[in-house]
Amino acid sequence: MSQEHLCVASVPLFAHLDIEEQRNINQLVTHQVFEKGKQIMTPDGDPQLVVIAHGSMKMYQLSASGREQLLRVVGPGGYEGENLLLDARNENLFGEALEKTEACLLAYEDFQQLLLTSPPLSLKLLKMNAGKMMQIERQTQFLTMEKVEERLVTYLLNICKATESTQVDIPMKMKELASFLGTTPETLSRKWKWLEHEELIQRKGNKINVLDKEALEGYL
DNA sequence: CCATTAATTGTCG
DNA sequence: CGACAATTAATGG
Repeated sequence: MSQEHLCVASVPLFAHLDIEEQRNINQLVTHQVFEKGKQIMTPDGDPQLVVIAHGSMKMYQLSASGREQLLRVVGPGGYEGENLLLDARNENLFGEALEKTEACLLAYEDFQQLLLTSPPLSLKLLKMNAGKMMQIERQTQFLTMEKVEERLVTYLLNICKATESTQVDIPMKMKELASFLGTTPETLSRKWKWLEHEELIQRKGNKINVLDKEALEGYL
């Protein structure tokens, strides 16, 4: 009983539905715990909707050279795989647990059936996907930039804008940020040093203090 | 403590 | 800039 973590009720995607529907969905859903580092989604796995209940999952692609490109991190309440369910398979997309993570899995057929029988759910999915789309567009803007420092500066300024502060706390390991920005930890480390040397920022571990936002914008 | 992983630094192509 | 190696720092048992 206490084991009923009911991700269905706690997840935005399903939260607004009435009890009847939630119970229905909950019956179709499978709960599974993934240890840190375990693959949650692979290109050749069964198509399914993955909803994160606890923990987090990183989504990434592998480049031709085998380097991984971090796309995003899905936290509690987030979901992934809806495009697989809509027949858009990505042959190079992986999801991996960043920590011990509990997920709720919904099979392809079941989810499709749900969409057919529940217009509210379909609508909610569309709305939430619109939000996801914006993040993806933001990620795309990185990929179109040639220089690493442009991507890094864009990343920094985005967070500044979002938090309305010049104090930026990098929410991931440098290794992962490097992957997110499409570069290597070595290059990233050198870019930090350069920005610091130019006295545009100040850094202590994952804490960045933006000293000259205007000058940074000059690099875009 | 030791072992493992992350971050940094140097050098080269 | 990325790849690789070597070194140092940080983390976790």
